[in-house]
Amino acid sequence: MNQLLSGLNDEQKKAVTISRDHHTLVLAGAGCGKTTVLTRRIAYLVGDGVSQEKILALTFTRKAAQEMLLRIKLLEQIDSGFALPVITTFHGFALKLLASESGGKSNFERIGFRNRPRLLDHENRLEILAQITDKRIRTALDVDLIRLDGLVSQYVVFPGRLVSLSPEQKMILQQVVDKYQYEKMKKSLWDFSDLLSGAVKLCEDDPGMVHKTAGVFESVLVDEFQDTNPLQIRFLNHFVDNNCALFAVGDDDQAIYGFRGADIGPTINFTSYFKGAEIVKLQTNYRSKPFILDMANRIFRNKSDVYRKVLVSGKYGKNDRGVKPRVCQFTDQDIMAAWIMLQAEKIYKKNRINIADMAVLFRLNQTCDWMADWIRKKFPQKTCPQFLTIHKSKGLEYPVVFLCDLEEGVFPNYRISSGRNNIGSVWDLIKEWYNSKKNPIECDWEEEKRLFYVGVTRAIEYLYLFSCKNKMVYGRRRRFDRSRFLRIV
DNA sequence: TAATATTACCTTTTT
DNA sequence: GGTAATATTA
Repeated sequence: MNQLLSGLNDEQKKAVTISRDHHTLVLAGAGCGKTTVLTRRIAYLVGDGVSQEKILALTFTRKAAQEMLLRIKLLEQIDSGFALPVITTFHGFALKLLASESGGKSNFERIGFRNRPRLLDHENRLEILAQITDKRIRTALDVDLIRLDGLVSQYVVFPGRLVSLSPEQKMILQQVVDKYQYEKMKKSLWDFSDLLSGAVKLCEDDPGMVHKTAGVFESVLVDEFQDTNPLQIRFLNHFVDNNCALFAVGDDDQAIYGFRGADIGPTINFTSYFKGAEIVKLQTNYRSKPFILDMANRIFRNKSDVYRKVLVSGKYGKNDRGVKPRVCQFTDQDIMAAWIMLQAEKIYKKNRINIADMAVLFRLNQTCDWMADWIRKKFPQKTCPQFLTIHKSKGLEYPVVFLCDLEEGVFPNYRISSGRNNIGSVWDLIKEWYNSKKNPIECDWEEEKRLFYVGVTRAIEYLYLFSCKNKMVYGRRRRFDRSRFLRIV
């Protein structure tokens, strides 16, 4: 037991050893060691007498599942030749359930397929959607093919989210979805959310059979709980009950996947979704220098106490607060790119931090690609930093972070509801808004703020916050104001 | 029907 | 600015 808790701080110990008589939500701030808590919790459960095959741990990505499995195996008391806990992705677990058989009948037959379906990729989905819809339908829904795909996925996973659609549009979408489902069934195809909805259907139709096939669990652990969609919550509810406590780890401040159907509702209202639950916060950060944490803390300073986390460094003391985040505005992206290169070299010379370990983060793929191209052209033989979107950077950390795209309209990202993305300076936008009341600014302010938080908390030592007065977005050169997020600095 | 001109788009991503 | 869907022409 001592070994199991060694190196953990008090809040981590509390989380790892919390009673399994009730559900638990661990609200883990960025860089506070949530994977450690998850893996030690599994080890703790085993030590507490729960047999390993009665433990189910679910993640979103295969990478996360593999990482957890690896770390579990490293904990000696677990690697004893017995069955390992079930550690897999939500989709992987659902697929396992659908692919297995019981009573001489395979489970995919139970939900209406004759042969085991083939899994559709993104392109296949678009092909089917192109076949079953025409221009008229897409115009009525105010989308192109790619956005229709997004709409259909959201509808399947979280119909309640689509509040911006009119009743007529919802009817049209329902018809499209019906056709789409029919088409897949006919050709024996399924897509990723069919794995989830199929598994949920099995659970609802024949819970007894499901538990015989998948097993009865005594503990279910979920990683990145804030990213779950309502379908996944429904699925979970078939395994979690009075005899099986849920141990969820997540961070409501890092919920950035609303656009693909994730719902922070169950995280924010955890105790009403899971009765009798207890909430534990992890606020000791082992990643960033205090000056960076100060900034991260300012982003959510107005949240109510219950959910507000104040990150405190568990690694650096008062005399090692690091370098204050630096804000710069450039005339354009060329100058910014050149400046980044110079600054990266300066830091390398001073601190021996490899340039290849530094990151340049963007809100948009476009601007990220633009920057990567600039390097390819101007610095073909030099080492260069990594370029990625903030979404892709989640969960990662870098000694040096250059956070770009901080212009109002780009980040926070605006959409004009006429469908035309007409971002520009705030002044231009407001003028346009007054000229045609039909075009209000559409922006998920809270999600953009969380995305900003994710960007800031990637940095270990150096953080730069960049905006440009002019830049090319959507093929046009536009004038931009500084992002409102820079006022938080 | 196939080649060619024109128009209408354009956030983030994993399984 | 680049691309993909749609409209037009031979």
